[in-house]
Amino acid sequence: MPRVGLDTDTVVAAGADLADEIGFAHLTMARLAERVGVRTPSLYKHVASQDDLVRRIAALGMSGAGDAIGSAIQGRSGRDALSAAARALRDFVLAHPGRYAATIGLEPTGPDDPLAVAAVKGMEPFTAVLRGYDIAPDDMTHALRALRSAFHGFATIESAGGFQWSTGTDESFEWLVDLIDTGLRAKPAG
Amino acid sequence: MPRVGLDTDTVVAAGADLADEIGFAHLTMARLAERVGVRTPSLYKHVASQDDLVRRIAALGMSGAGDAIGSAIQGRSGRDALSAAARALRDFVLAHPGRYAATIGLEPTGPDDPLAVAAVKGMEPFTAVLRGYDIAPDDMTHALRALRSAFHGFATIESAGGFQWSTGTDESFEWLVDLIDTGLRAKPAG
DNA sequence: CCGCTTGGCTAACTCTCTTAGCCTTACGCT
DNA sequence: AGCGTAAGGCTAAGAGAGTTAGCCAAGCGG
Repeated sequence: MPRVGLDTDTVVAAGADLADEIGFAHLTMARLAERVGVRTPSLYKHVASQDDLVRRIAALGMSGAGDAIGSAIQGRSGRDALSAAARALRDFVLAHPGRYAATIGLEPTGPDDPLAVAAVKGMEPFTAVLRGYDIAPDDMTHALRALRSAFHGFATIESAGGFQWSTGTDESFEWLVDLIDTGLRAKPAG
Repeated sequence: MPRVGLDTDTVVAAGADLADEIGFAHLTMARLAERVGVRTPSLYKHVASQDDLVRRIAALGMSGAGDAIGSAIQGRSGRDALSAAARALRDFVLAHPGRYAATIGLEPTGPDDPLAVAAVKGMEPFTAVLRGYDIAPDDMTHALRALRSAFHGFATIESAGGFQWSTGTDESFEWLVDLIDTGLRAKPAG
């Protein structure tokens, strides 16, 4: 009986892939075990619990989204960068719905929680985008939260099929980007 | 052995309350049964399944949010109405996190799904808010989706404890409202 | 070649959702 | 008042999820 030879990273990556394929809600320890070619209890040699697994998948989702956004804004600035960043987040969520769904509804256990760290790093590229606008330093946190709220909100609602007539979502997305861009420019910088 | 005398509405309402108290993730048929003073299987005389229960709770969340927003904007218009509506949604989500969490991640089964109907009706007040701005008719859908995305995003992230330094969220919220208001005014109405 | 760590396995327990089938309460109707 | 029936409880039972305990073999270091 040859060993499969798993390790934590392999298991978590497989879990993330599986969640993307079948939907986060249908991700189960048994299905993941089957996927990686192992019996269910063997997974516990690599992850502490299902909750642990989910948090690791969520961290993967956060850093993946961050990487996608980061490379999308390379060489761009201003409205261009904003649009590219938002589009990158949206595309990532649509391409990896399971990974991203794992991030929703998880309370960080503390500021040094790896998930919290990944979340901060993942949203970092938005800070770079904001430097292309005239934002008062004291307002940076607010602006960052605003961007995150708007684009996270849009992506998750769309990903869950929550827009009633799912026609024209591309156009709606562009409209949202334009709204934010316009607002960031017109807002008095104090 | 006197009957408890439940009906569907009572069970669903109790489920919504319970979810608000202990968190949506911890809502279970057994706990709900205990709460209403009945054995678990008896619940199935009133709801078809746990999924059915959740959808009904979600509908309650949607219409509750809609009512809260609707009455908040009474007699207001323009920026005032926008701010009141956004605040009402945020307050509702913070006061009823379980109810609202139930609405996330549920695919509508069709356009006549009671949940979908409740969702449309719940977001209707935002349409009234938008009439206070100069929006082209063709852009109404986009604007509605933008508002929903931004405020839903903010409220859910905040409710899940997702803002890193949870200080100054009030201020961040006002900043977001102001950003949207500014954008809606400055955006060319075509 | 020995021994220890690593990574599998089976068995077993708990808890959750759900169905089936029974029984009695309470109400409507004569 | 008394009967019939639907509604609303109950127990029993089963499938499937997560998890723990304890065993055993593979594969590496000395």
